[in-house]
Amino acid sequence: MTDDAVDDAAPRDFTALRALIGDRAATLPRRLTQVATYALQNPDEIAFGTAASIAAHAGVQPSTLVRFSQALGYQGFSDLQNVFRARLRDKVPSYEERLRQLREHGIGASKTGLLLEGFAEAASRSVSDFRMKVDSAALDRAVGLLAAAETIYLVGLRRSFPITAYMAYAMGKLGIRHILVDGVAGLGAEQTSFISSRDTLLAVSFTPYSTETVNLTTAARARGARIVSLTDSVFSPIAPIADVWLEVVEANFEGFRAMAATMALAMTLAVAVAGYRTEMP
Amino acid sequence: MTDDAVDDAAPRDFTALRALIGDRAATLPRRLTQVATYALQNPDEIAFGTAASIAAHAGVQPSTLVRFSQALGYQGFSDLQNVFRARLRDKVPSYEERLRQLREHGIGASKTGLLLEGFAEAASRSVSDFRMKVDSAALDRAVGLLAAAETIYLVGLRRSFPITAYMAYAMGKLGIRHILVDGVAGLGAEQTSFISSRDTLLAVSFTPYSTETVNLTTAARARGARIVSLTDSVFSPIAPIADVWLEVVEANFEGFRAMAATMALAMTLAVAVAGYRTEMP
DNA sequence: TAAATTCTGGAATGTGTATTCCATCACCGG
DNA sequence: CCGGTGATGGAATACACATTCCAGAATTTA
Repeated sequence: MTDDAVDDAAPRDFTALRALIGDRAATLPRRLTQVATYALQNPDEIAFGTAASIAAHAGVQPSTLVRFSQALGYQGFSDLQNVFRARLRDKVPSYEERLRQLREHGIGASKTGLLLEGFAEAASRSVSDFRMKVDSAALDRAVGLLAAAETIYLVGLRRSFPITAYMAYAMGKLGIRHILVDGVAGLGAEQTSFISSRDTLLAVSFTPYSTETVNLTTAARARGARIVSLTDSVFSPIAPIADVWLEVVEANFEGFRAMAATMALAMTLAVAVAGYRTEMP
Repeated sequence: MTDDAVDDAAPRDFTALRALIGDRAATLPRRLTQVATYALQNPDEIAFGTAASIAAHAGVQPSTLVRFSQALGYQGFSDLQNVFRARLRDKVPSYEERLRQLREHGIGASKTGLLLEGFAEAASRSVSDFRMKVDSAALDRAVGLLAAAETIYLVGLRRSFPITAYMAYAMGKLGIRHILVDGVAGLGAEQTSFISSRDTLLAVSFTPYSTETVNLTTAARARGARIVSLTDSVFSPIAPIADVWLEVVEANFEGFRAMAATMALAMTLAVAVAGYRTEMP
């Protein structure tokens, strides 16, 4: 490494940086202390502003910001700013980042443990995001359609299959008539061929959308069935053809998307349908 | 000239922008649709990335981003970017803050909303509990046994089936040889009948433990296979007969147990095995 | 099939930006 | 009171960036 003179401190996560600023603030020169105070009190400003605008607000020169950043071990102001920005992002730190942090702080943990941390983090974020963003009106309508169905057809392949498989289990326990379209032996089309206008099909699909799911859904719609879709964006092919569609965006880690939010939604739908039916038979 | 009645829309808030993108996406040219999709799925990236980096991630040219912004009525990319930034500015001070707000307000409007709250809460609790209590030494040993296997047999029925189904999907993507014992047509015993001492069987089972899973596991052990168990207590019948067993206790709500922690563990195992194998072939 | 229009990739451009540099200033010890 | 050391302001600079432009490709229309 050519420039190993500077790689001493420079925390990459906001919490550590805040602690560092707190420590060093007392021993820093006057203007730098001023910047330190301002930074801790207006972190968003640092994240969004330009060096010039921040400097003006804090009553210092832009060059002071650079000096401040360098005093803390960063390469420049932009480097420090990235830490403030990362704080506002939802991105789950990647495995590599975790590994690097681990080396810096020297705390012992297994590599598998790091992976678990990542997936756990992705799961909790997905769930809490979903809680906030969920369209409860659409959710109610979905429950209505499912509850009104004579038979509920559950369609989900590949990554979505665990979801429908779980719903089949739950619905079995709850006494809700359903058919799990599992595509075993390529018989998906046969399994849905008797769907009627009295039934509802629940389609679950995420990018890249399996064409089989789309085909089955389109066919069911043509036969007059109601459609409820669980998917991840407006652009999903199963969104426009649904009577109701629910958006679930799962956080991902190492190329695998969490399923926690979708699972919670699946459980909710199953139990809600059962509840709806016992209330108004 | 035909469309200058609408093209000065240029929403200043994210929700409106989101809706606009959803509407227009269908009629937009190919590359612009690509950008639209990426933008809605990675809003944070748009907020903080540079035109060049975003373009690279989305697989387009920087100029396409500008065109996209202008097609939506913005002056340029920076103009559009400000909307994405504003979203982070006011809506979410910090991730922790959001969680707090969530606990206070919730979505509690409808009954279904309450159910969702319950399941979401159960999922979060399960994940964070598991994160703290996990036995990382056992986790590492489990990965070792699975990685050493010639073929991994995945056994899980009823409630546990979604877990093994997901692992089968993940392992397929990761190129790990496996057999999903799904018990279709009651052929579970046949599916595991060729298991050998070079293989590892991953058994997943929770109370009430399915006898079929226990039987299959015992039989596999008799044939000399290694056993890794995922289960919920020391008293589980698949704990004592396993070489390594991992405890996962899921919170429950309305009589249904969350699956979030087990799912995260399943993903971890799959990815860890793949990583282990590439590191030390 | 031909012409027209729209779309796309990639290089050129010019502006806004962080950063560097240096002269000046304040503080401190001799 | 006087050098010396480090801090500071402000201009100069170099850089990164969004944006523009144009030629060629891929559409659509006649």
